[in-house]
Amino acid sequence: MSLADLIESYIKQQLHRSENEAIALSRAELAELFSCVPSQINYVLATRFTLERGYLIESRRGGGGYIRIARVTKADRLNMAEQLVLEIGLQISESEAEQFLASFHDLGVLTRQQVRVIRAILQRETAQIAQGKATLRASLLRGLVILTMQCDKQNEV
Amino acid sequence: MSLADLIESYIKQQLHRSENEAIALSRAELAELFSCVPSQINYVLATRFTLERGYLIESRRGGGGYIRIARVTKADRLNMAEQLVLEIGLQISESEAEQFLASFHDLGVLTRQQVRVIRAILQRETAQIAQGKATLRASLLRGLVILTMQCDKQNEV
DNA sequence: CCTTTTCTGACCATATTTGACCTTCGCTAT
DNA sequence: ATAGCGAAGGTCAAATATGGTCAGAAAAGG
Repeated sequence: MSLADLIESYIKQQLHRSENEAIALSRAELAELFSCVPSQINYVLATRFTLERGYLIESRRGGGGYIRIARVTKADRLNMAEQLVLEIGLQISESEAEQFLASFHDLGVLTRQQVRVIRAILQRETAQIAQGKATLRASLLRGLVILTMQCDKQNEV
Repeated sequence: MSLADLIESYIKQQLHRSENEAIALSRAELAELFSCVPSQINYVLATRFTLERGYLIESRRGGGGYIRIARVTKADRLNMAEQLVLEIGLQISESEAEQFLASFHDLGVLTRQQVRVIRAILQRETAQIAQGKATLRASLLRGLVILTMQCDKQNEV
């Protein structure tokens, strides 16, 4: 069992114990507790407490800084995904589209495979036209994401 | 929880308690109460009680000085935004335009995304012409801001 | 071996706190 | 009127306290 695993279980234990859906802890103290460098904590959070796995991390730097870990439900994540969809503007660049896709994947609403499919469609379609690529890309992305989410919802039931 | 957080909650509590949309307090007394330097109060006001967050700060120096904190409604902020629009002159420089955009964002009438879009349009359009950039910039800015606010109003309902 | 995961450390970014110095206002003595 | 004084509040930059990032070393797995 690696250090990362130990830290992971410690945090999960704290979460269970608190019965509070969320806990706040200090990166420096945790690192101290496990005698490791602070960035090890970031590693654990990045690999084990992702949105996809149902955790939400918030943090603040500076005096009185903290790291807050909260459980989020599937419903929460769907809501966040809906918000994200609304934030796709009228036009977006290829790299912005990538960012959105990554976010949807992080939220666990798109699988890697679904991301690949959508990316391919985006590329094929925008290659067809000379002008208005950014606009088309935005519309397509919105549509494809929504459609995929709908399909998934069907299949769940 | 940092000192700043404590002071923030104290002030919010006072605001709630008064049920009066506004309270007046003395910087020195507050600082005394929390055993901190007076400028700490300014810090809290500057970071937590911004227009964007719905607060308006007024103050007076000298004998009998005070700091007044008021809640402002969305409607209030829209009014202020309208005033701001009127203050865009016949011509403005790029940096002035930036300031206006920042103010509109502070007022919460333009999202970061909307600011980016408007900035991009401003740049693209003024790059097209040789003369009269400042005039075009002023007209465009006015138009774009008004249009965006209109759109938002539609979507709200 | 080669790949993937875990760890570490150097360097970075940001939030808070404090203190020295500045500006504004009201009042009073001239 | 007004110069001067004391009583507010304002600004800004430095010191301090956290957390974040990233590249490469080390370890584990296959």
